[in-house]
Amino acid sequence: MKVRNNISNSGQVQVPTPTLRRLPGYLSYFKALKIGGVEQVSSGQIASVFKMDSTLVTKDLSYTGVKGRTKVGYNVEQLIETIVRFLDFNTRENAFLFGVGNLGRALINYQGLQHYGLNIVAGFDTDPGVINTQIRGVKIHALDDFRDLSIKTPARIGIITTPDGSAQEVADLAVAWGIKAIWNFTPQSIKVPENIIVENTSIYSDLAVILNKLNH
Amino acid sequence: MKVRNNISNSGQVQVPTPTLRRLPGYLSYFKALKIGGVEQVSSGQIASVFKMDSTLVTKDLSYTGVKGRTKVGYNVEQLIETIVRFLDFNTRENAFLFGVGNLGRALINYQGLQHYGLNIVAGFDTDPGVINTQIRGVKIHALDDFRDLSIKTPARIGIITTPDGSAQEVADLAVAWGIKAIWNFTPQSIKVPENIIVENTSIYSDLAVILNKLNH
DNA sequence: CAGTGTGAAGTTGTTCACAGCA
DNA sequence: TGCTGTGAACAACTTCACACTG
Repeated sequence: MKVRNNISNSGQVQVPTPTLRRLPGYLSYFKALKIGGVEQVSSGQIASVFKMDSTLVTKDLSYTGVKGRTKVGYNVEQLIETIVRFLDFNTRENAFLFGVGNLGRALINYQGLQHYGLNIVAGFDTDPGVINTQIRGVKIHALDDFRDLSIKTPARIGIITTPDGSAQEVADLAVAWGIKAIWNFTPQSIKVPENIIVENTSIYSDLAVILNKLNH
Repeated sequence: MKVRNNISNSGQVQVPTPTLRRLPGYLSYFKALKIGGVEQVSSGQIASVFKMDSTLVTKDLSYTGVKGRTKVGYNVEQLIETIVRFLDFNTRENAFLFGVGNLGRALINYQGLQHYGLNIVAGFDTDPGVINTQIRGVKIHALDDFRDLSIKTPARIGIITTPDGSAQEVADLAVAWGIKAIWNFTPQSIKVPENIIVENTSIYSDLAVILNKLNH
């Protein structure tokens, strides 16, 4: 009999990606509850807000290790703390941003990311009109300065918001100087060594889903 | 015996969402190939670029109705045309944008969306400092003007990029004046009537996945 | 009972195996 | 032989059923 095995060598349960993607949404809801003075919440309530099965909610939450009390539900404060810790939203993680166009500028300005563990420490661009300017205290450097800066202020995450076909080039450079994870906002596919993490955020994927639902 | 049935009443094959989400990525790759003068491409090549199983590529492409030729592969030009048409990226779809903050401004500036079928025709905000300004020819209106504008220039899509807790309020208004689909960039969950489409784009979900992969 | 928590069943999506074709 | 295309096997994710708990 083949039994499904959720336990990796290290004894750490590996979390399904869909669960990981839902947790920030729960977190936002719990924070709103806290502001509203609500102290307890049940899986059924959560499920109805997100229009999903309540069992799935309990399964998702169980991965974080939070314990609910029967008849009472989960403690909101405890949920927030547990999920924040579980998602590493409490640790400061440095990031470099490559390509200070509209989207790049928006991400730097987006104070939200700082509250969720991500600290953009520098931007890079090739446009002389942008180099040496500051956005919210984040200095924009020439791409050539990347090597020196990556030694002085190391970062593990590289955010790529370059236009057109330069994503691969920038990714190669980023990897060469120590970036461990690439957050790719361009629609291009990026090739990286085995041990480097790539997460693609594609606005066009979301658009495709919307248009499909609207028209079919 | 229960047989799996992909065909809906209307005879239309319904496309799996994961397929829909992958197609824009392929499209971007095909466009790059075209620029490079490449005329044919095989599922194996595509699969290696995106690090996936080649069968999955052929399955994805088969949903669009494009036909490949054995030993030769698919015609790049034909792939582009077929996918663009399949995803409705060739039709102009009007959209209103609510909340002209950093992210909202970036989306309006993002010329990319226009090339993918989405036309932001107006922005709305409550900040007097922003109202009546223009961004790339897109006028920003007071939220109160929404009713009149939605009659003059109807739009089916509402993009919500408001800060904090106002997403639900804005969504209610949008639905009341004829919006059929809401593209929600806030982390909040939005309640809408049964027949309204909601697509949530959560940057924090992506961040959660990255941090998890980095740290575990 | 009204809730959590969990193993089993069901469903959806991906990979495998192989038929067909130029 | 190299590649498309597809039905069957497999794996991942979600829902169901129900035991348990205060």
